[in-house]
Amino acid sequence: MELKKLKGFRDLLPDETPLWQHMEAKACQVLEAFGYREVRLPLLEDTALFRRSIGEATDIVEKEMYTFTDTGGNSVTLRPEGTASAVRAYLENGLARSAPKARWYYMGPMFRRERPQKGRLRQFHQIGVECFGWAEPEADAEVLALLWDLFSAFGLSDRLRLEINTLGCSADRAAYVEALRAHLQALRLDLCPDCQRRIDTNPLRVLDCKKERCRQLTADAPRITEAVCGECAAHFARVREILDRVGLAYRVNPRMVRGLDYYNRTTFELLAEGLGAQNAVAAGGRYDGLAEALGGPPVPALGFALGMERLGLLLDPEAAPAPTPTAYWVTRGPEAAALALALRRKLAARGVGSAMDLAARSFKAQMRAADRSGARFALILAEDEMADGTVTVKDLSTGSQETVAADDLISYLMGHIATPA
RNA sequence: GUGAGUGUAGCUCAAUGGUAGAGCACCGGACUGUGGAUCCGGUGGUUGUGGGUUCAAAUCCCAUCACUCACCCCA
Repeated sequence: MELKKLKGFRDLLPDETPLWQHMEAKACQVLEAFGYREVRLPLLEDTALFRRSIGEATDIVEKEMYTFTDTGGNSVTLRPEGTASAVRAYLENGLARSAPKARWYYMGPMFRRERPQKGRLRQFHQIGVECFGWAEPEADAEVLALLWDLFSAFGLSDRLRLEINTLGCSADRAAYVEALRAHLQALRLDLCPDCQRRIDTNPLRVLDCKKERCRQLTADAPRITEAVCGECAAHFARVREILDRVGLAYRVNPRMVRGLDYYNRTTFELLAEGLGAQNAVAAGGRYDGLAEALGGPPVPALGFALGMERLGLLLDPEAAPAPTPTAYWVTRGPEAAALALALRRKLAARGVGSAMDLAARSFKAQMRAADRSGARFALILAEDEMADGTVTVKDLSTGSQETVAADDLISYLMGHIATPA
């Protein structure tokens, strides 16, 4: 086999798709209960959208995007995240004027050309939420509560930790970055090589270094939570007050860093055990400046995205068993096979699933297949049944069987489906 | 981009320089129109690829590719 899938891409075979359908269905249910509505946005966008939103100097834009020139000569990019497209769509469709308050969610593939590892692929899938139009801390609290309840719905609340932080406004952040950089310069030679580089590229990352020595050296570095302006501090305090009031557990982590440039004020991560090094299962924050950066009016907004592969790693595959047909046909002879197809169509139209082998195999082989399919009933159709217009219905859970007129098959089965064996 | 580990049947793994095997799965038979349990049989391999050492290589050496995990970065 010389043709292989690309590195970091995966096939989801039928044994795995039930779990994905489960994730999607459960998420839709919770998100819509909070008033969020689904949007479906393009996978391919103008490259400039991501350069302007994510940040020119980020790793994502600098070296991880799937960017190419299409045959029309335009530079286009497979979306590496969802927020940029959502804001673009919000602005482009005039929502800022017609319906400025909007709660959106989306799910689907994102693409980043990173080195694959546990919980990280080049095509990965996110469920994302964007809440447009409210600058109030109540919006932050709603989104955080929604995030938590979403994972609670999957039964994961006792395995997760919510961490929150504030980045202040852009002026706060710029001032803080310079203060931090100055502080770190004094420590430069004692820090690890990665951190020495980070002082210049992204000083906030130094605070997030995994090396114990770096963490000790930066223990008394200035904290962003103490450096933000009065308004931002009040906003953050109010968010925490609401979270406390509704009983949502969280931890303030002033060292938490965001990878995308557009975040301001509240940011957060949901961390999980058992995911290896990629332990953030969801993350997000407020991005009040993004709409303007993309050429629109100011639109206060925030959102988050969760990694579906990472969520899937936390779930028990048994939670989403494979679907089984209600019945399995056991036939002999070409006339019987044709009649079985006709009856399968009628059953399917009533929502009753039935499967069958399409090769003329022995009764024994077909019965074995019926058993393995998980079907409740075997529907036997051969010479005898064809002669008198009946189907022999065998209940595979009890072994008992009855002869049923072919015309009565649908009502017979529908009457018995509800009845446990 | 950097580092480490691993590559043998569809899957999980044996075979420590001397005939490439087992379990599971799949197909069939025992049981000619009746599943699950049991027993029997069968299909399935250029041992990732290329080169080297050797009388002889899955095994040792080199290269290369792939996968996995970690760093970086991030959901």
